[in-house]
Amino acid sequence: METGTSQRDDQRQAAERRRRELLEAADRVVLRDGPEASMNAIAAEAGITKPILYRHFGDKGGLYRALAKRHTDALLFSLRAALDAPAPDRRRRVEATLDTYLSAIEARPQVYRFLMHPADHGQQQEQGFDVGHHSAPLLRRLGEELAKVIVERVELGPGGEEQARVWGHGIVGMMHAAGDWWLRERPCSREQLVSHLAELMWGRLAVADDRVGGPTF
Amino acid sequence: METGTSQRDDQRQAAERRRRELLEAADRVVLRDGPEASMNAIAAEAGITKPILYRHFGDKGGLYRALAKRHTDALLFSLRAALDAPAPDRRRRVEATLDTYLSAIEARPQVYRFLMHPADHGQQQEQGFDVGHHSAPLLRRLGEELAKVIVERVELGPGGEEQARVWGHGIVGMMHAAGDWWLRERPCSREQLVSHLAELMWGRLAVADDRVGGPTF
DNA sequence: ACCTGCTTGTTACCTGCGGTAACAAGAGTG
DNA sequence: CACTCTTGTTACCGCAGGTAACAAGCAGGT
Repeated sequence: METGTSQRDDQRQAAERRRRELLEAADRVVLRDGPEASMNAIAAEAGITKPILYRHFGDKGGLYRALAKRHTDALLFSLRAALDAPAPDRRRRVEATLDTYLSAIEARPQVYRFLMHPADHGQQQEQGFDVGHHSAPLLRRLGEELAKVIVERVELGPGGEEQARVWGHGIVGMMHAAGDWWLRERPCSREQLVSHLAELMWGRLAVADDRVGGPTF
Repeated sequence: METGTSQRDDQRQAAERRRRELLEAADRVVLRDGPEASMNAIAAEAGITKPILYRHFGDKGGLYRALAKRHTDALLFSLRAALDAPAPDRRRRVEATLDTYLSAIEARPQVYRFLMHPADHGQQQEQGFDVGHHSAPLLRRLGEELAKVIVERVELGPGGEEQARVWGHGIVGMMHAAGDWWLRERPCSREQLVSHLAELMWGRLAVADDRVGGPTF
């Protein structure tokens, strides 16, 4: 024993460094080849062979979870920041948060597709139909986080916590579905999308008139 | 040639009947074993062997698509019915449609999980992480259908069509995410969930007060 | 009667993946 | 030196999706 730190700690640190390196290699492969990247491919990118990956991550799910957690944490961090940033009123705050989310998925669609739709692999048409998927964990985390924020900041009266959780998951789902569709079809600018969604949440559907001549809605 | 119909038509009809039979067998297996059912298992259930399945459906994705389409059509049909049923006002109509959707996923969670989360297989913990998934097609279809209904019935002024599509996908996403979370955790009754979601869409978040002592939101 | 064409079905195989067992080599420690 | 711990390897298993090649039944044409 030469150093002040115990040998045990040295080994732990080395293992964690290695783990990070492996995760970065996996990240590169997943972002290049899509989420159906094989363990062999990831191992090759990292310059090693399969069993090492399995020693570090248990199984493929473990690796994917670790990978997803990194990205999810980062996304959650920026959303929290947008939610906490100063804003003139609640609507601006909501718009800023929506815009942050949409900017994130717009800026790195590969990451987004890995987190949400590991199905559609790369350039391929809609050939493969079923592949890996792990959207649920991310969406559930986002929903719960938003619920926390709502219950903590909005006065909702009795039963408010339950309502906040419903809203949290509902709003996250709205944002996700609309963002997914928008990213795929790009039917309008980001600002317009944000505005439309905010209008929806601000109850414009409730007060819009029926179309003349059509059935009531 | 004995019958009035051409022999060609007879064969086509027979092939389609066979296809339906195979789909029903596949349905049974998928609903029993979960969405990760193997082609061998499906073939066995149908009393035949793999290559026949491949002759009928091309590949596994083809079979799953065909299966998903059946269920999606059925769901869409009942949602349409709820949307077209007589109702005193728009809010009741929306609530009835939400309730129809939630009832459907509540009544047949196996089908729902197949359509949306083919991942979590059966009783298993969260071991397997990635499996088949095809939620996107269903969600996109629902979103587009709802957009049609909105644009057709609600007066939104210029740019209304774009807004309607955003709303369609957003509302469907909200319903889906909230429903998924609710089905998993059952935190409240169906009626309450419907009511909370309707309140959200009716803009209650917009008019709720800030919580005293907390930061603004 | 015989051959032809078509569909239905089979067996037996290939490929590639996730995952694992068994073993080799280096390095610190008594 | 022997012991152990980690890192790495090769070689394999089981199983999935997918396919080729061939057998059998059954129209219809000549």
